[in-house]
Amino acid sequence: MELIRIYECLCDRTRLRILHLLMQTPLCVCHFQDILGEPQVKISKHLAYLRERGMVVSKRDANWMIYSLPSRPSAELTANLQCLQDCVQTDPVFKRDRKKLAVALTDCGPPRQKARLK
Amino acid sequence: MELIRIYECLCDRTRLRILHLLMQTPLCVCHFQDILGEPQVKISKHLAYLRERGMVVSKRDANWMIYSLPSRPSAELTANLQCLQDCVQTDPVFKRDRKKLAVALTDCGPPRQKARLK
DNA sequence: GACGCATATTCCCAAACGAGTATATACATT
DNA sequence: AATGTATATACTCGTTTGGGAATATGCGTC
Repeated sequence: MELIRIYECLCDRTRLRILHLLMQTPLCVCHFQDILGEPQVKISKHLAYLRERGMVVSKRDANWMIYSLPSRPSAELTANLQCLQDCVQTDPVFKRDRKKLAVALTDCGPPRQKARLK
Repeated sequence: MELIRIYECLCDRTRLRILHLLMQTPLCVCHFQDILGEPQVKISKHLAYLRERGMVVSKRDANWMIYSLPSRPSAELTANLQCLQDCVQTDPVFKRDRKKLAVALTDCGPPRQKARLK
């Protein structure tokens, strides 16, 4: 049952925050570090966890690894991401993450440009 | 974040099946044993897990413990149960569980009566 | 080819999980 | 009070999880 694997991905705060951000735009690891304020190893390991379960995909761009949601997600994944989206709208932590993401994007343009300009 | 606790409850096959059945009607432990075909201790422990997290409530009726979904579920719980419902409609295991539940109910009337008549 | 940056992986630990076996509790009947 | 039935809890075990520290890898630049 693939559903179980989806729920496993959803039962950690850090992973929820990652997925929530990815629903807006693809991002690289350093963006997650900045926005979530968590150490690199933690972000990286949670991304690996999500990747192994097909919840995210990654592609390399020079030094950066760009993570995004799968281009053709299963019906179950789509449904659950939508549900997550609905549930998280008013939560302060997720609101803050959205805010920070918006700032990061307007500050420096598209994700990888921002990283490069640092 | 209460959401995490919900997802924790959803990331086990047995618990998913239990919740799926409870979406139709309150049930006692022996019904879960019969329908899921799992040992008593396993059912009982998963029910305890769900109870501790407020995903189900229980009340005693003589020898039987009747489990049901909370009468006033949070918005998050409602949304996720609905999503679960949508996701498992076509799955053979869940279909079979529904079938077995229907049989159990028509065979012997309401849950606790069935147990009593055994 | 040496260095710097971004990211991944390895090793380690403590805690939680899922399952089974055995035992305890609660209630009803006699 | 003794017994039977339904359910819960304790104990144990192997596995997974989440986190941190240290190290490795991949890529670009000089």
